[in-house]
Formats: sequence, C-alpha cells, structure tokens
Amino acid sequence: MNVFTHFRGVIEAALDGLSASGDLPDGLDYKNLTVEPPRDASHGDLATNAAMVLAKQAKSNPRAIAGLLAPALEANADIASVEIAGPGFINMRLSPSFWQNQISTILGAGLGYGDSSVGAKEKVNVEYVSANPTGPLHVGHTRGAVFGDALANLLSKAGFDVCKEYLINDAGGQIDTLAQSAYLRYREAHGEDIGQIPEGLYPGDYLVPVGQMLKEKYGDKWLDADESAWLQTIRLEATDAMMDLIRADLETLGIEQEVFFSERTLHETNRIDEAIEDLRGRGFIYRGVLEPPKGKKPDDWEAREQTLFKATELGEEKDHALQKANGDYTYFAADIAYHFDKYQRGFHSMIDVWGADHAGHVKRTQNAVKALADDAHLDVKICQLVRLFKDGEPFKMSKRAGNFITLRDVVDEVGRDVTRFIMLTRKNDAPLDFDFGKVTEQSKDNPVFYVQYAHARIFSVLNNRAKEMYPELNISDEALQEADLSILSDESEIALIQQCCAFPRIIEAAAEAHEPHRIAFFLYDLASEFHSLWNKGNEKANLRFVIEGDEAATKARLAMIRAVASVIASGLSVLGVTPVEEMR
RNA sequence: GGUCCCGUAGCUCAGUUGGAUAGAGCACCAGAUUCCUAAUCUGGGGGCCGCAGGUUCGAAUCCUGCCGGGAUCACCA
Repeated sequence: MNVFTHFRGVIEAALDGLSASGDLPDGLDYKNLTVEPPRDASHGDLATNAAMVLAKQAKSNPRAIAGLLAPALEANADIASVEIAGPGFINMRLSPSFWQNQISTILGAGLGYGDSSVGAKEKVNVEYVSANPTGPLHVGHTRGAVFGDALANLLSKAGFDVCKEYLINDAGGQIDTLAQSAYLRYREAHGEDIGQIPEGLYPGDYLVPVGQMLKEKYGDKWLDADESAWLQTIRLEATDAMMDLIRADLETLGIEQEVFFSERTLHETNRIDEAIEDLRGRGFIYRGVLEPPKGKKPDDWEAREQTLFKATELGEEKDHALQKANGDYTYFAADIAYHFDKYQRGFHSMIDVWGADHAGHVKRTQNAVKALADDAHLDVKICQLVRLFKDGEPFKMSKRAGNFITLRDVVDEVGRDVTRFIMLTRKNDAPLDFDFGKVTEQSKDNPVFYVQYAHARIFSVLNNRAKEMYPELNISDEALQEADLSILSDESEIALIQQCCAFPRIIEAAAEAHEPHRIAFFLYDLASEFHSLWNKGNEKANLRFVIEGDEAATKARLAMIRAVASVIASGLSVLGVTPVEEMR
C-alpha cells in the first residue's frame, strides 16, 4: 500500500463530502492535487496542496478551503492532527498506531512490498546492451546492461508487462570484418603463421577458439578458397560464437534477456521495405539530395540523390538518409523497421538504452517512431561514460590495442553485486567514476557496503543476539506480525517506519521517470536511518532491539527491523543485487 | 556552425516531475564504544542553485537568450 495514495483517497472523499453538503461546488478537478511527505519533517507526516489547487476552481481562497477541509480530515481515525500552514498547505500528522501497523503490512507482503499496479499491465519493451557481436562486452557496455536490467525490473515491480530485449547488429560491414578476422584465426588453427593481425581487423584472442571451432567443423576446405566461398558461412558461425560469448558475459551479471532480435532477419524478410512503404504512405519518404554538414565538411562528401526520411516535417534541422551509396539500407532504415516490428508485436511503449556516443541519434529515432504510429512512444535513455580508476589513478582502455577492460574483468575484480549497485549510484545521464579500490572498501564511503551492512546487522540481531537471549521466541515473519507494536513510539522508530513506507511511492515515481538510480539512493537513506537507530541503543539501553526481561518489546523491535530488512531486500532485488546476511 | 547532455557547499553528487527555511557523503573541527559488528553514530561551520529575463499564489525544477564544460555531427552500427 502506498500511504500517500491512500490518503489522497481520504482527502478526495472528504472533498466529495464538502461538495455534497454544498460547502464546495460540484465537479471539482482533483488532477493537480498532491499528497506528499513535507520536505521539513516538523511540518508533519503528510502535506497536501488541495486547498491551493482548488481555490481558483471553487472561486474561493486557499485558507478558506483549508478551513473547511481540516475538520473533515480530523474525523479520520488515522489522522492525529491537522494544521493549515503558509499559503494554504494542509499538514497532517498520522497516529502512531497507523505507522506501527504498517510493519505488519510490510511483513505480510515480504519481497512483494512496494509492488504497484500503476503500470496497469501495459506492455513495455526495454532494449539494452545490443552491443555489436564482434567481441566480448567491455566496461562501457556494463553500465547500460545494468541500467537496462534494473529499469526493466523496476517497471515490472510497478505493474508493467515488460519484455527485456537485445538487438543483434548482425547485418553490417563490421560482421564482414569479424568474419575476415575469424578466417585468419581459422588459418592459424591449421598451423599457419599469421603474424601480426592486419590493421582494421579484430586482433583479440577471443577469436582463437572460433578459428579452432571452424577447423574442427569445416576441415581444410577453405584454406585456399576465395572469400566468396566462406564469407557467408563464417559470418553466421562467428556471430553465433560472439553471441554465446556475450550471453555468457551477461550471465556473470545475472542478466538474461528474453528476446534476441536479429537485424539480419529484417533485411532478409523485407521488413525494411514494409516499414518504409508504411512511412511513404504517411508522406515521410522522398528522394532528394542532402545538404552537406555545416561547419565540418567531410573530405569524401559528394552530393547524391537518395531515399530520405523527412525529419524536417517533425521539426528537425535536416532529413536523414535511408540508403547507402551502394544501395543497401542504412542502419537508420533498419532501426525504423525494428521499432516498427516492436510496435506490431504490441509494444506501444518502448525504451532504448544507448551509450553516450549515440546521443545524436535520439531525436531522429523518436521522430521515426512518432511517424510510424500516433500511439507509439519511444524513450531513449543515454548512459554516460564510466571512468575507471584504481586507487585514484585513471585506468585507460584501448580498444585498438585489443587490451580493453572487459565486463568480465570488472565482475571478476569486484563481484556481481558491487558492479551492479555502483553502476546505479549515478543518474544515467551523468558520468560515473568507478574506482576498483573504493567500491570494495568496507566503509560508509562505499554505498554498497553501507546498505549491505545494514541488512547484515539486522540478521545478526535476529540470528545471534535474539536467539541467545530468547531461544524459545518464534521470529518467523508470521509470528512477528502478531507482535504488539504499540511500544514503538520513539521518534527514531517512527522515522524508520516512515522511511520504509516511502518505498512504494519511490517505486512508482522511479518507474514513471525511468530512473532506477532512485532506488539505490533510497536504500542508502533507509540504511542510514537504521544505523542511526542502532547507535541510539548505545546511549539509551531501552531503545535496543533485544531487551533483557521484556519479551514483548523485543518482539515488537524484531518485527520492526525484520520489516526494514525486507524493504532493503525488496529494493535490492529491483537492482539485481543479493542482500547478504553476514559480512565477511 | 547544428543537435543533445551537464552547470547546486572546497570536492563528488541527490533534490520526491512547480511547494514552505535547498539536502547527503567526502574533506575540516569537536564528541560517542562496561552495550546486539565503532565496518557505525551525534554535533558544527560552510550556498547570488552558471548569468539575465519571463510564466504564477510559489521556480534549483517549466520557457527564452547568453556564459562555461562534455558528447556527437551524410554515406559506420
């Protein structure tokens, strides 16, 4: 249950009552009405702008409306006090018992706490990673992979029907390069000294096993053959091998996408023609000559008539080419067909996760989607660069030299959970510093540790201290739900419960904004609230979780911290991070 | 030159889609451990939210124009 949504309902009911009694006009629009936690906790637990939003509609002033609404709200048993403040805010304080009872709700929901129905089972396609199948994933792909996966999890939790998808770019010229590179390794597998890998081909060792595989499967039939004899077959073989590699890389992060869509099939099944014909029918396709780029003109520029997408129709500066000089479709053309295909599969809402280097293509792709269907929507999330450090020193990666830092390097070094969490500690469109030393440090500097430590501390209390002092006490979730929670009245305890209760709201807001990093920040705040209360037990022994000679109080406290652990675990599961029960 | 992203404390960044006196961590200063992990916590100083206009009850947030930093710029994917 989202506390704020719940009380929004209460407030709207009270307003309806005022309309019915004639104190307010009928048919008021509640659209802009909000119920939020006030920024300043001294203002209470909930604040609503209802009076201010409705003032104009009701032809009255905010404070007068607030004066009508306040008594109606005070009648609610869960609302302890109501006050009108500032320009017409209505601040409410909820009764301690309301907050206390939320613990039972959380324990009852378990990992399902925070699940929402705002998504209304709407189909959403989240496409991420989609790295060219020419080698293992590197650290740059890692951020997009984690971001996309967490975003998809988040949307699922918020009630959307989510598909995790990967586009295999297996149609372009870089696949020829891959095949040529693999062919070289094939010759090498037959004992030939291939020397230095020529400039322009992929030098990485990861193609050595592909050469071996080709030798075992096809023998020596291509050793003296012309490229035309082997190119097609090796393209397919090498692409498959690279996708196996990439899937294995993703598996180390716990990522498993449901759909792997081959760009090649778009070309082979005339899907691109279909999509372009569809756009032609809508007036977005014509033949023409593009202006040369302003400012920096490429040396090999030549004016040429070609098939173009009329992006200027949708407000862009220039149109975009759909065909290359050799007549093949451009990547943009294929991408249009790909999004058209997604739409036809029922995904009217699409999200693409791209690297920063593709930022320039966002607008045209969104416009293409807009042109394809009025009810289609594409959001493109750009992941900025990850800067690698080791103890403050920058880590350079050089793809050209073939010794770039791979996803696997990162996961091997710091582990899956740390990799995933740290990648989500920045907004996707802000650059991220990743220091191999810092992220494994066991201190509050390291947010992964800080959150995990809070979770582990709770289990330490439950499994060690509580069992020591009360060996007979049943600490299952079911038993703890029955605890008498009324002793949980300290300010810090209520604050901790309130922080837990913010979780469903955070899930909904983060899902709506497509911003999974908010979950990571929320978890940090929740952990902080917990550590704070823990330390209060140092000064005030009566605030400790396990209290000698007071089993009832102990049980209530254990219920509370078990609920905190549950919310942490629930949040971490969205991020794809495993909660730990002890630190090692 | 065009487009997109960013500009918030000395540093690294949040900021609940427009709310009340703008927050956290690091760093700096001062404290807390007979007690469930001090691997933590408490308190303190520190700000023309890049600049200037506009929109309204109300702007760090939305609009416009500048300034500064980054990414990208037919025919690669």
